[in-house]
Amino acid sequence: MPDPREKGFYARSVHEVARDLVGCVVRHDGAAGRIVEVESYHQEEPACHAFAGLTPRTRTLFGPPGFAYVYRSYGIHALLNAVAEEEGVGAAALIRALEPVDGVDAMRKRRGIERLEDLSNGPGKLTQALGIWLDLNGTSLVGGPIEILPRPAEPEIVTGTRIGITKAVELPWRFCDAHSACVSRPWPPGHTRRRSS
DNA sequence: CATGGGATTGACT
DNA sequence: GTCAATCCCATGC
Repeated sequence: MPDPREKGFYARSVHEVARDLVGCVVRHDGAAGRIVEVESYHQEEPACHAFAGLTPRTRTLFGPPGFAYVYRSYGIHALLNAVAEEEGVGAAALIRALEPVDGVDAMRKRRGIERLEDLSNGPGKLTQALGIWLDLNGTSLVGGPIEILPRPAEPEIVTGTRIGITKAVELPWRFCDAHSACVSRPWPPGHTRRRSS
């Protein structure tokens, strides 16, 4: 599998990128987590911000692959995406959940809660836990402040439909670790918390 | 220039 | 299960 520390990893179909990100590790500002949930978005379908075309908001999305697209959601949260596909195509993988692996104390402090499973089991939660804010929009994921590292182990992946959206709800572009307790609800078909790796 | 909505979360019934 | 918080920006007049 391609290495997420190299630009070529992101210069592929956004769906392959999203699937391959599951199991990789995201590190920023003294904390790190294993990715257990990712969704892919592409300019050809209306749930993607890039569907509206090139605007100030979507500038990063249409830029070169391997950069962070961070945007404000519901006026409150910052959501982290990895821009994919060639420059000029608006596509990104939304990182939706992490399993904490390092810097748990820093994550607890930034989140203001204790339970391990609640530190980063959602797209707005993980950016808060890692200290990722809107100022990191447009920064590189290869040699930049946000690091994405290869999978420590091969995950078992289940696929489902994307959640929290109202358009193109039928597309099966949600990729989850089949057994992680940190996947956000509702869980996709085939997910079980019996095992947690 | 005014308006409305959202790739969410946490608190509450 | 319901609902408000909160703000950038896309859209329409």
